[in-house]
Amino acid sequence: MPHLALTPEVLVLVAERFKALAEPARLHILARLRRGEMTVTELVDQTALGQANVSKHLQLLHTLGFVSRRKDGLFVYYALADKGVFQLCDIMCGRLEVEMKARHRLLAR
Amino acid sequence: MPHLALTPEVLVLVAERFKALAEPARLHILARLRRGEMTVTELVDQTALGQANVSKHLQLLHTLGFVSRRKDGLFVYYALADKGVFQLCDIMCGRLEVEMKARHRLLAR
DNA sequence: CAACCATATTACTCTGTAGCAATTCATTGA
DNA sequence: TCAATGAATTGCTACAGAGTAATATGGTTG
Repeated sequence: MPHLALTPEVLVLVAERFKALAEPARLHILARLRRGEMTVTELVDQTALGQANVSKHLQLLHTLGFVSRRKDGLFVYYALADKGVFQLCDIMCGRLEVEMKARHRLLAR
Repeated sequence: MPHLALTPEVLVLVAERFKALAEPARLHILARLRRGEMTVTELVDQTALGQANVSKHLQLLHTLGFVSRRKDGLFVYYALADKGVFQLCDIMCGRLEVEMKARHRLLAR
């Protein structure tokens, strides 16, 4: 049971946060950050996304509290803000796995 | 750590599922269903969304395994598919609460 | 200072989808 | 069989946001 009243405004805010995870590109970025903090350029290399694109995604993820940033000279290091970030991803992956196994069982008959 | 390989295809599937929760209207519907199963019309009344709209949202939620359907005569009853559905919502609400409290602390100084 | 580098921002196009009105489909009862 | 009712579908408009190229910003080094 949520402590938060589910007013229309709150629903919008919650949806906004789910929306941040609702993009393959951003999930990709988060998955990479799971290995440790990284600069923008490193993420660009590893994800094959454009630099402007990665930067924009990181802005959004940072604004919504999913990643932290640390500036060091020319570089900006991004990292996962907390464990809860991939808790969410893991739960969703788990659901997908269950789905796929069920689908597989059906096809196997 | 996920058991599932995070291929681009899998990322798309996971993102697709997050996207289902990334809409205030669908969150509203899920919140209502938390109280128990409901017909489409009941949901239309309680959410002030159009019938076609609710129907479409329910189709999507059903396809992705978030809600179950049970047909009885003229009526179709929808319900939450499992506990995991609002586990996700609760975690996200929790994050939002933390954010808001932090923001509040800053403003209070 | 000037040249250079990493990151952020801007302006733009294009795709996807929420919402709605109208229609169709399915089931029940007269 | 024919209305009546609940739900699903279709066709449409409008808007949000992902991607990209070009440019701006801020910091570093010679």
